[in-house]
This record gives sequence, C-alpha cells and structure tokens, in this order.
Amino acid sequence: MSEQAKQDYKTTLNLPQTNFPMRANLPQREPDTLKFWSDIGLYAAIRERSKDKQKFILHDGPPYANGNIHAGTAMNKILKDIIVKFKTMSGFDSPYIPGWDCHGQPIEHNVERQLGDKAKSISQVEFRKLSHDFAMHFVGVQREQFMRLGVSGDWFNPYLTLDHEYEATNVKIFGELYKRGLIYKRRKPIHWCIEDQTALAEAEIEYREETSPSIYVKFPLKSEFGALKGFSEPKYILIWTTTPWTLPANVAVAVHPGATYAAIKTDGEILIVAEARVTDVVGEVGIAGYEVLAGFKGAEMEFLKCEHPLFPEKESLVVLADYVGLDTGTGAVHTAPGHGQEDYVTGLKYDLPAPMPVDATGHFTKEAGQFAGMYILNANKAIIEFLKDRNLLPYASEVTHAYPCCWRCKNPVIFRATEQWFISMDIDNLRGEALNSISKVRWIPDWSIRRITGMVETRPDWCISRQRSWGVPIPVFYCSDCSEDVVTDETINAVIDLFMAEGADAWFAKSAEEILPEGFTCPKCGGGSFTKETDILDVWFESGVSSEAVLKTRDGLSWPADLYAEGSDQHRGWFQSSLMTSVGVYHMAPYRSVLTHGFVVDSEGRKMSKSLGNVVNPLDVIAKSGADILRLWVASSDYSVDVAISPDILKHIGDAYRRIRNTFRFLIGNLYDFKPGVDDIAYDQLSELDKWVLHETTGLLKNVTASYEDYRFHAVYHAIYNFFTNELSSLYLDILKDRLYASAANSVERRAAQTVLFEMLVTFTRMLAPILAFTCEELWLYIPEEVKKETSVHLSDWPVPNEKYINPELALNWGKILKVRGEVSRALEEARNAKMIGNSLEAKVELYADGTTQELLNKYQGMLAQLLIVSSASIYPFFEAPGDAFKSDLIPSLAVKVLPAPGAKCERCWRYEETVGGISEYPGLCARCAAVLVRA
RNA sequence: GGGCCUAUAGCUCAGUAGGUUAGAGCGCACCCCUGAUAAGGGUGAGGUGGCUGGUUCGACUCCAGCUAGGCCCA
Repeated sequence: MSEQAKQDYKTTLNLPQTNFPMRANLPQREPDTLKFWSDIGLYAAIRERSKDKQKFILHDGPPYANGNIHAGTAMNKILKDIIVKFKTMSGFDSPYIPGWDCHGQPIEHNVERQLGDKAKSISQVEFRKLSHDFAMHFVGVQREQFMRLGVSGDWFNPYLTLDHEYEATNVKIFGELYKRGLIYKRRKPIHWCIEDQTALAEAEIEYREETSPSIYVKFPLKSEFGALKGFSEPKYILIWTTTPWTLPANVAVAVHPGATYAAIKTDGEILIVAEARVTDVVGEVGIAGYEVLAGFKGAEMEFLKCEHPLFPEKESLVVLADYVGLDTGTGAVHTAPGHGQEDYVTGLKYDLPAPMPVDATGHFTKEAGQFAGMYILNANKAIIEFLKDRNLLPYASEVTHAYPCCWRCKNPVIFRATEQWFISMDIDNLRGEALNSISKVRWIPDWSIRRITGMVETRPDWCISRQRSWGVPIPVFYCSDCSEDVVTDETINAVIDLFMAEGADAWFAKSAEEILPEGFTCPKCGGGSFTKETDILDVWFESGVSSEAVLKTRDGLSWPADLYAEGSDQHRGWFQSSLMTSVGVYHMAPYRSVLTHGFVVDSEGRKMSKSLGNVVNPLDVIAKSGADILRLWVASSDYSVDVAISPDILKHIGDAYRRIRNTFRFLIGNLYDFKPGVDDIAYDQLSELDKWVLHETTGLLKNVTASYEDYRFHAVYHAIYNFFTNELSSLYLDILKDRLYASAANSVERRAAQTVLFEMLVTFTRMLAPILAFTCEELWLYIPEEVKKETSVHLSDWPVPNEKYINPELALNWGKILKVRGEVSRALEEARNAKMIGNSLEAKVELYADGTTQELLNKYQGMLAQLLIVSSASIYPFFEAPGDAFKSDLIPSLAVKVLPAPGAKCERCWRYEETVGGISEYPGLCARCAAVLVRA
C-alpha cells in the first residue's frame, strides 16, 4: 500500500476540526473580550436580566486610591468577582458597585511631597483640589486595572468617599452617634512636630539616632508603706527617664506588678529600685555601701503617693503597668499621660489627669510653674539643675537611641496631648451591642469570629479626629461666647445640605455663619457667633459608613449587605468601622456574612517585599500570561490562610490552564458536524459508557455547585481539573476516539458520543465561567446559536443537574470495571517494556477471572476491547491462567495475559482485525471500516 | 511581649469522631503514540506528616512547649 492510499483513508475519518486555538494567547485575546463585554453592555444586560430576582449584595470594601493594584488587591477583586458571577448565574440579582477610599493622609503626604516648599504657601482649598485630582487619577488607574482582571461591575458609576453625597453621609451618621451620646472629646497624646507645628501620622515618623539625657530621679515617698514600717529614714522611689522636660507633666510612677522591688539603705536614705536593677543602679549612682532592708512585689506599692519632684505641693501616684521593663533603668517609670501612648493608657486606667504644660510651639505654659516660657528642649538643663539642687538627682548621663523624628524637617517630634474626638465603646454599651451583632453574623472561615470578637472585647474607644486637611470635617461648631460644642439637628442638617450641594470643600471656604441657618443661636448661652471645628474625620469612619452611603441610597441595592469579603487585616479595619457606625445608629451589623482571606505571600510563606525580591506584580502576570491565569491561581488557592504566589506556582497554573483548554478544544473539535437539536441521541440509546460519564458529570456538577456556594473555590478547581484528567482525558475521551473518528459520521454510536460531548461542553463552560471569565466567553462562541439564547456565558444560567443521569447501580459496576482496566494497563505496560507491543491496539488481552469479577466481565464482554483500547479481549476461568500471566495484587482472582493481536492492522482504524482484507474493494481495511466506506 | 492563624510529597490541595502499608492531580523519570500533536496515553519513583516532649494499647490526627511564617496590636 502506498503512502498515497494511506492518506486517502485518513481523509475518510472524522478527525477533529476547530478554529479554537490550542494556544490561548490570552494577553492579546483578553482585551478583545473586554471590548466585546463593553460593546454588548454586559453589566447593564445582567442587571436587566436579573432585575426581578432575589438580591445578593456583595458590598465592596474600598481600596485606597493611590498607586497601582498589587497581588493582594487583585486576589481580593477576583474572589469577589467569582462570587458575584456565580451568584448571578445561579439565580440572584447581584449588582456590584466598586468603591474607592479617596481621602486620607497618604494622599495628602504625596501631594505635599510633589509640592515641596510650596506646600506651606497654598490655601487649604487649593490643597484639597490637588488631593482630589491625585485620588481621581488613581481611581482611573485602578479602574482600568481591575477591569482588566475581568471583574464585572458598575465601573463607571462607582462610589467614592469624596462624592458630595458620600461626604454628607458622614455628617448624618456623626450626628446620629452624637445624639445618642456616644461621641465625646478628650485629650490624647499624638505625635507633634514643634518645628512645623503640626500633628503627624505614624507613617510620617522616621526613627533617627538621637542623643538624650538619661537621668535617675528620686520621688519622695509620702505614704506610709507597710513593708518599710519602722524605718524612719526618708524614702524615695527611684525612676529613670530620658525626657526630663516631660517631668512637669508627671502624675504617676509606674512599677511592674509582678517584679520584685528592693528597698536599699544608703547614706541615711532609703531607695526603692527593682531588685533586678540594684547592682547596676548602685554602680551607676556610685553608692559605696548599701544594705537591703526589704523586698516586695511591685503590686504592693499600688496607690502609694509620692511628692512631685518639681512641684512639692503636687502628688504623684504609684501605679502598675506590665510594660515596665527590667532590662534597663530602675524598674520604675515616670508617667505623664500627656506625653506618651503607654502613659496615656495607664492614665485612663487610673483615671489620672493629663496635664499638658507644653504649647504648640514647644514652649512651657504657665502650668509648668517656674519653667513657664522655656523652650522644652532647652529646659532639660534647667530641670536637671533644679533636681540637683533639691538633691533628687543621683545620676545623670546621656544615651543614644532611636527617636521618632518628623519626615519633613527631620527634627525630633514629641508626644503632646491635644483635644481629640472619640466614639465611646461603653457609654451606652456600644461594645455589648457590637458583640451581640457579631454573634448573629456568619463569619467565614469560622476562626474569624474569634478574632473579631476578641478585638471588639478589648478595643479602646475609637479616636475619630485627625489634624489634617484632606478629609471630611468633623461637623461641630463652637460658640464664641461660651465655648460650648454645638451639634443639633439644625446644625447637622445645615452641614448635610451644604455638603450635598457643594461638597466638604465648602466647610473650609465658608465661615460658620455662612453655613449655619440665618439667626441660629447657641442653645446654651444664646450667643450668635460661632467657629468651626478644624479637625477632620478618621478615614476609617468614612469607609465605615459605606453601607449607609451606598446600599441605603442607591436604587437596586439592599441593606444590610449579604456579604463583605476582605483581607484578614480588616478585622481591625473596615469590618469594625462598618460595624461600629452601623450598630451605633441601627443597633445591628451592616452585613449578614463576612468572608475573610489571607495575605499573598511568596513560596516560602514570607510577605512580599522589594528587599526580598519576591514581589509578583499582577500587571506583569497579565501582560505575560493573561488575567485568566491570575484568576485560576486565585481559584486554586485556599484563601482561608495565606496564599502563595511565585513564578514557579504560576508556571504550574499555566500548565493546568493548558490542560483545561485542550480538553475543551477536543470537545469542540469533535462537534464540528454536530447539530444539537437535530443529531442528538436519546438517553436510552446511549451506551453504558456514555451513561456512566453523564452520571459522573452530574455528580461533579452537584459537588462543584455546593463548593461554589460554600465559597470553596479551590475545591471547585481541583474537582473539575481532576475530572478533566481522570474521567475525561485519560478515559472517556481516549476511548471515544475510535467511535468519533472511525464510525460513520452520522452513525448512532458517533452521534451518541457527540451528544454527550456537547452536553459536557455546555455544562463545563458554564461551570468554569465564574473563574475563567475570559476563556469561557471564548468557548461560548463555539456553542451554536440555536442552543444558546444568550450572547455571553455570563448571561447564562447555572447548569441544573439532570436527575435522569443519576444511576448508582451502573456507577457501581463501572467502578469495578475501571479497576480491572487499571490492572490491564499494568499488564500492557509490562508487554510494552518487553517490546511485545507499542500501541495498545497491537495487543490481544486474555482476562482470567472468577466469581463476581468473571460475571461482571461477561456482562461487558461486548465492549471490553473498546474499553481497554486493545484489538480484542476474551474471558476465561481464572484456573486456566498461564503461569506467565500478569497477576493482579488489587483484585483477587484476576490475571491478564497480553498477546500480539491476531489479524492485520486495519489501515483506517489501526485496530488489528482478522476481518482485514475480507472485502476485496478495500483490501487493507477491517469489516467495520469497509462497511463505513461502502455506505458512504 | 499579646491576640488570631498556618506548617501533610518539588507545587496546589485531600484526608483522619486517634486504629491496617498517609491520598489525588500536576511536576519529575522512563515508556508508548504521532489521526487532540508547541497535543494525547501508560507505568513508576517521591512524604521520619515543622521540631521536642506528653496523654494513649495506638497520634499526622488530642495536650504542652519550641521553631518558622502571616495578619493585627503593643
């Protein structure tokens, strides 16, 4: 037979034909799909199609509008999109309104940096304009990037925290909380730059090496102390400090409750020092000889009173604090609640006053007595001298240590207590209500509720004021006559109206009188002149009111949200700020369920950082491999813990993608001549193998649907991927090739196979659409118009399991048959290694079995060869098995003998058949193939 | 330092109310095919289950400690 003739037979086969490319080329193709979605107005079409369905509201947490997206934000948005797409397909109206957090210090900081020296000379209104433009620029950048991920949503009508209506919502909620009595004012220490005379955020602090005084100060003990009864010498608690200038604000001495303290007698006085520090302190102070009089726990000293070392008429209380260190110093810490975060917390605990004798320029006020008017950093010397004169300073030296400095002027900053606004957790039991609300929310994964509960139980009052420009002003007026805060329905409504009309900028441009209603007077004193609060709201307050600003005000949404889905850091952030503002006003959580995901880390589990060089940029991944690769990575990962990404991991995902794509390509390629609705074969006429695969597919569909509903997308991925590999590629599709290629094109057996393939194509395309948003849309193009009613797969319905396909009895038999098939594979491999066969069609298989195995094989005798992809298979009793047959370890009483297939190789179907040459017209063909050609 | 969380083959994941030789797919090695072909099929080798103790007849599974890592606080 010539090559020419062989070629001729090839043309008589029904080989796959398709334009669906094997290589995805996603970076080039995906933008076309995006354009298609845009052209057909996909998001609006989904809304229209879903308008009467039950709502499922995933409320978007607003990312911060600066910089490009990163792997974490990409993962977050993809997760949300998978959820929304699945919910949409499975019968819900699930609108998605993306949002952005547009105010705040980082943007302000960036604008200041861009402005350089000009920053100080422009007006607040001008500055806010620049900040606005900066934020809007990145809203645009991120919108493009999120859209490129394939995330569908109302992208050109997002919610922005700088929208007028949104700004007004803050005022409304503030007013409600104020009316309920939850908002109060109190002094709190903040970072303060005395050079620039401004408050600084943590991010604006840089730590530099600075030299400070290091002194020990004797605090004269005034109280009787049981442990030292009987000693008449003057007693002192010795404290250590590196900031002598904070001593005028001292109100307490903190000791560690669990540490042991020693009273040592020297030179006619008694010093109290932590026992662990005695040796060092004695050495530093230069005490020649001493005697330990007593030892006692720090806790025993609680509430003792000392004389203030600078102001003898004042007292300083001994308090307990866990943070007191015993590695350096004296084990007793000078405490000034106005000058330090820890001191402040201790002050709250003991209800201590927080005097603030330092003004904004860094000079002592008259509260500082004899030091009034001094510049604080120059006052160190004066204070040290004063203490020396009073014989209260046994030790003075210097230390070099990391000290917080201003990012701009590089000068050391100070902690300085200023008036701040707070939301109380306990005045009206907001904390209790919040905890109660938390218990009614579904938290995913379940450890999430422990985390949020623990945090809410212990969190301090929420400081909601910031000394900043770029944000929403705290809507409070002050009476010029009586200095009282003025917040009433009238003032709140006036501010709401103003913001609705002109935005929060107007607060900075207009006077109080211009904002307040004509003739408004102070409710307390009747005064008619007012000033405005200059602080703005914490941006967490702003994002916290998003459910109010979006879900309650826009058409087509509903409150509370069905789901919030954010990274685990939001337990402290948005989950809480949303909860508090909502509980404060409505006594309930703004969400029914909260899903949280881990952070993106590298393959070692370490956070991504430039210095480690392990940063994976999602934009690079999209440009190189495509957004669907990123989406598949998200789907494949268990996000309930941290999620790893690396070039290696992405390579594996790329391999998996190609496998999925090629399996689809095989389905499509074999359906080129199949007309659904015309060529379908009824279920009853399908082969058992076809029925088996429909049974398995239906089971898979049920599993996958349940996994989607539980937000367990990695289970979806693994189930589908394994099915493609095990059930389809290596089994069903491999077996089907003979039927599809060699049977007559219009034969029942081939049409039956195509009926099944088509069903799988449609089902799997929809099952994967929430994940492989682009690829499935591409696949959708290959589904005939007569069958699909929708222009986009994302407009189609979630597949419904067909109960008719469920056939447990059949599945049970096939489970056993496939086990036999596995054993035959082993036997064939042995024969292959022995060079007896290459292709399995070169083999004839003899199966030796007993009992139920034999019965089962007999039942399926007719399709055994096809199933095993060999040329012939026959069954014999087990006892007849030849000694050299392959013995199964897995199935007792099963042996397999592989022999070269008798007959000749059919030039068309490549099976070895004794019928080859039987029909003279086609001397090289088997009876089946000859018959096919005769009929054609 | 505190709270919450994680640690199963190179990778992504299963699993166990504590009980025979810990699973899957990928990857890898080798083989086959060349009519899914920058594809497809087969076989096989990979795990002292982060470490150390404890409870138990028996622990990957329970407890404690430690190590590494993550988020949030301090």
